[in-house]
Amino acid sequence: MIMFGLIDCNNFYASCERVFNPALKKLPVVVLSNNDGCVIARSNEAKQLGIPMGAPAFKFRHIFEQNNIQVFSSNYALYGDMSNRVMTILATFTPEIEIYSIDEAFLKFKGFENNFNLTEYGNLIRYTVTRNTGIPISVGIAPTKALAKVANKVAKKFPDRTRHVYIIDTDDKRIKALKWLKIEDVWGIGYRYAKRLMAMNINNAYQFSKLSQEWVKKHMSVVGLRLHKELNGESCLDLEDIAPKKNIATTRSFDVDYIDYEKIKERVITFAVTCAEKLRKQKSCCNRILIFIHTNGFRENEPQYSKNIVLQLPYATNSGIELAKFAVIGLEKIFIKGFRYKKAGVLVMDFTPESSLQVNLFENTNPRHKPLMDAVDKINRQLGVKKLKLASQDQGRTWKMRQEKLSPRYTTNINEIITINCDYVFSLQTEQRRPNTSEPF
DNA sequence: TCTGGGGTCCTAGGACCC
DNA sequence: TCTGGGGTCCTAGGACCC
Repeated sequence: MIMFGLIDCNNFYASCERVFNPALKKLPVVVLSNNDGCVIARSNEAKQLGIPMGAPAFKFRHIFEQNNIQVFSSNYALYGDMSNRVMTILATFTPEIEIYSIDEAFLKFKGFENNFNLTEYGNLIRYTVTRNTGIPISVGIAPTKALAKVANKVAKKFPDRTRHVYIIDTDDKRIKALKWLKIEDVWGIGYRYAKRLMAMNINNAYQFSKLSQEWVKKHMSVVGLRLHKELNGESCLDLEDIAPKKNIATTRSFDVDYIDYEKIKERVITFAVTCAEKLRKQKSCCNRILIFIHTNGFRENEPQYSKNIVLQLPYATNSGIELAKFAVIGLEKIFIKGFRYKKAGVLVMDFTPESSLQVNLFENTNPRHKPLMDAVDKINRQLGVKKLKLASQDQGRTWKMRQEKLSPRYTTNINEIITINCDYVFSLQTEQRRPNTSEPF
């Protein structure tokens, strides 16, 4: 039988911070979003202290201090590099792998059943990744992707019994796991569906799996139906190829409110230029661009304004100069003076491959932009930072992202590489194990 | 004072075409 | 006075993921 594995890095961003700073090992750690806005990753210790996902940092500041919680700004240079290392190792365990997110991958085990004990294999995967990267992972293995997700939850929740590796390979184990899994924790059941299902007294994954296919199809579309079948052991979801993106977005909240049109214009131009870079990276051109701006929705007493506009471009392009021009045209149409703007963004959509650009007799992208953009990319790549900008972009970088607690880019910048203090002794990172009284596994 | 930033897919309904 | 049937494309909105 074909089996799927789901490998998930435990508390990934928090674990990355610990790898190069072992002093953090037993301490609660949280990582904040861009602008140091809210909590997006927590170590187990921080979870136990009751720090919820998405907690606004400013509201929890005193709790951080009281409990000696170690707080970090997002360090995507570090997390991206650590992710690559983990994925590279995982790819040595099977020819078929799908990188599902920065900290998760599905592995497909086809033809393994006669040659491998998959539980032992899972243990080997976990051991190897942790030894070679310092990142602890959990491994779930099952006959479908959705069940592999379930198995992974079990592995993560019951480390004492599972040693972070769990396999669902019998119907008994499947049913037991589904009965244990709360409906809101099922992959594909979000907040809204969970609420509706609980109103019908469907409280766990097993009860959901017993609903009729007709009901599920009618109320949750074919997506819900696929999930339903997968939980019942029928594999509907195969590994997916890394497809080129269909949309690319660059959006940011500002550190303070912006009132001035010129300032917002500069940000929007920069977002458009960044989108153009991302487009060139995947060798696409876009045919439409969306620009949005909005005020701070959390300030309920202040006047609110939120607007977006989609422009159909006269020709497909991935030139930063062109996209910046169109972005400004869009912004002019939606900007209203007098509001306090908190966020803006640029989305590019409707892609054409760079290689198959249609020749438009009258209107087309300036042919000189292509070599120009290539040169810009090359220089920026070589210098490692954005040295080349449009004149309309902020030269002095007067704007800034709040990043007060940024750790070094240990693995991607030679100037920030770790220096070893002999007082530290590196050892394999193991998660704190705690007794659990109510565990069924 | 301070509340992230990306993505995907599906469906319904309207415009428009023959 | 009668007023089809089928198709495509587009958009908005709703759901979800990490």
